[in-house]
Amino acid sequence: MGRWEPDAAGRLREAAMALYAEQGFDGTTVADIADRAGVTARTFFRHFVDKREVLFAGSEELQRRMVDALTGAPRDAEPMDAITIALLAAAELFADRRDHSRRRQAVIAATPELREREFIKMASLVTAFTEALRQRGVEPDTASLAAETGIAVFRVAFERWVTGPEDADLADVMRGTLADLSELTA
Amino acid sequence: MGRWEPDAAGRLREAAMALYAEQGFDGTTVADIADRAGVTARTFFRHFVDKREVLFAGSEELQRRMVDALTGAPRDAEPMDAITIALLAAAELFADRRDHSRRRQAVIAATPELREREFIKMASLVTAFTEALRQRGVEPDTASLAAETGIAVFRVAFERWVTGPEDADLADVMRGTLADLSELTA
DNA sequence: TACTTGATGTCATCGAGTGACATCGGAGGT
DNA sequence: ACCTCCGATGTCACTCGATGACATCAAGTA
Repeated sequence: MGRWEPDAAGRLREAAMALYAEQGFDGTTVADIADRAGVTARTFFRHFVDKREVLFAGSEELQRRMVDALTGAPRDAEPMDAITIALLAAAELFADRRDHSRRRQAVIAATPELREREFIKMASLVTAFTEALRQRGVEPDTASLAAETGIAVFRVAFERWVTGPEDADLADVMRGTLADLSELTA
Repeated sequence: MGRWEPDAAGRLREAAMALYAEQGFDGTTVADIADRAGVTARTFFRHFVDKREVLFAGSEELQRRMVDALTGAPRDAEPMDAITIALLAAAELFADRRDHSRRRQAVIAATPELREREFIKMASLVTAFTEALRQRGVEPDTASLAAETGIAVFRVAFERWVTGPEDADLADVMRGTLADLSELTA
């Protein structure tokens, strides 16, 4: 056993999530979070670059999986088909975490600063998608448009999922949203 | 003539834009901006809620015009047609400011914090579009998807315009991007 | 034992952002 | 012409987010 309790980052994440939900983001200081996690504020900033990032720890993982799925799609798949595969890969990651996702979304939705951070994560996904599509040989302009559109679908589907019926399957919602899109733009 | 030079907000906007371009966003303090504008830092925060907002002064105007255009679209226009009208209204606003738009975009693109702020402005547009579409009688789910897609097109088109040939017409680029979208999702 | 490593604590400091109060020129009323 | 109120700004003090420099100490290793 080390000199301190293990998994300080995990404790900080939980403390932050709880406090943001209880007192709001603005009403919570980094010192509050650190106290609850049993460390100092300085340690908080060694684990997370800022007060927002503590809620977005899993985002690299999500991006990596989606991009891998996109890259691994059949060579002859059309852009939007490859995007679909990536969206379904994301659905797997969230499938058994609907409750946690809901609570997290509630906190984020309530705080403009956190929404900003979420948007930039989405933008990072767009960039990664664009790049992956170009690697597949998709024309640059088409790639960025497909990427942007794909993330729009992701956002809408996710929103539908967390606000919809409890037993809904995220993958189904993704497919349904994609179908709505082609109808809309027909 | 008043006790102070008039249009402090305007001077602050210009000073901020110039300094962010010269020294970067992080390398510029609010005190720097205020000094150049001939006021105190406290005054900066009376005009802008934070250090980022100074670059987004015109965004309410943009949103108002686009929503008005969307609301004013013919009653029988399909959702994406109404969206198109709104995008063309935005194009008018930027038509003669391509150079300024380019410089501003360059600064924003170089700074994650500013990109975050830009994204939330776009999100605000999505919300406003969604609401306006629902007012037109569009089904809620369709409305949010159309809004999200419309803003995606706006973003892509704007990007194409500022990076493309100097004499390109933003309205044409918007139409072209929309055409690309329907082809993509066909 | 002695040395190294890594995670944390401590201390000092800068900059963003805010509340409270002071200042003073100008507009409008008398 | 005088007075009063108002609004934009200045001044001061303070909290909090964020970072650099240095100290500490348990555990692993030679």
